[in-house]
Amino acid sequence: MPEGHTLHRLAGEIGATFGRRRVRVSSPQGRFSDAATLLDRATLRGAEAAGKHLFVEFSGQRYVHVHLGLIGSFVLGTGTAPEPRGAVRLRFATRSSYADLRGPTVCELIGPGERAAVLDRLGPDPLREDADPEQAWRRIGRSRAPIAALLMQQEVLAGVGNVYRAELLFRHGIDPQTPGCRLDRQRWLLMWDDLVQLMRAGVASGRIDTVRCAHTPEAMGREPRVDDHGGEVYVYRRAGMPCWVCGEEVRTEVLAGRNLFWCPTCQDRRPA
DNA sequence: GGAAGATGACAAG
DNA sequence: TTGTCCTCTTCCC
Repeated sequence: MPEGHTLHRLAGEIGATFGRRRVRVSSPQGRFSDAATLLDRATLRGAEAAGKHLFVEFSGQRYVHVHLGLIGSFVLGTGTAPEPRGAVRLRFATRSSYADLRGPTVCELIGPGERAAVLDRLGPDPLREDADPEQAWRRIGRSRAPIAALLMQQEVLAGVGNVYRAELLFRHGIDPQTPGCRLDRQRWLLMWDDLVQLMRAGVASGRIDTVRCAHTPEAMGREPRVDDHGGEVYVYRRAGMPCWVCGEEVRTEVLAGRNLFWCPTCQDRRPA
């Protein structure tokens, strides 16, 4: 289940596995059949991620635009592709590798103009070299919305999802309800740097791990715990359990339709 | 076997 | 804010 690190990792894997090769493209499930027919046996040029969006480029400036949504997955395998299991929306295959896409909210064939339009509406992505944290700050620093909501808005900041937002706020001791405009710019820049490191580690390991990737004082000297997701986290989905740092019970609340997790004692950083 | 939930995003009201 | 879509896994009966 994907936040931005998943998509960047996927882009790397798809590029390394299929890049500059002629690829069989199909849609066993059927919902992408017309486009798959157009792309079949074309050369896959490369793959790129922006926030939670993935663009797989084929010859002729054709792009497959994928968004995994909440439940989508794109899984690579080696060897001859097996009989498709379940609803495989899109399959790439060569003689030695294959990749199956299931459950995306977006899987469409687009051109360069549509790709540019997607990129234009996204905020800076901490995983992209060209990203500018000041661009996000211009939105955050002017908004009265809670910082926990702003971090999830892809036009403010691209690639952060529910896990990174919860963990980032914890690591910086910030009350999730703090309005964006009450945050100070220096703190935002520290948060950005932290995100860059956390998300790069996520790309490298394929999971979100905010405890082992520890470089804030709060994280020192604590026993890491392996989370259900395979990563180690401070507050995400730990409602009712003791905070690793202070022992207070981790709280949860629905904010903007999503479960938020935080420690009320550690996260008391309030506007001055 | 069925319901609920899950790292997302959009439209409608 | 609510409903909807996407698919799979986990939990409970």
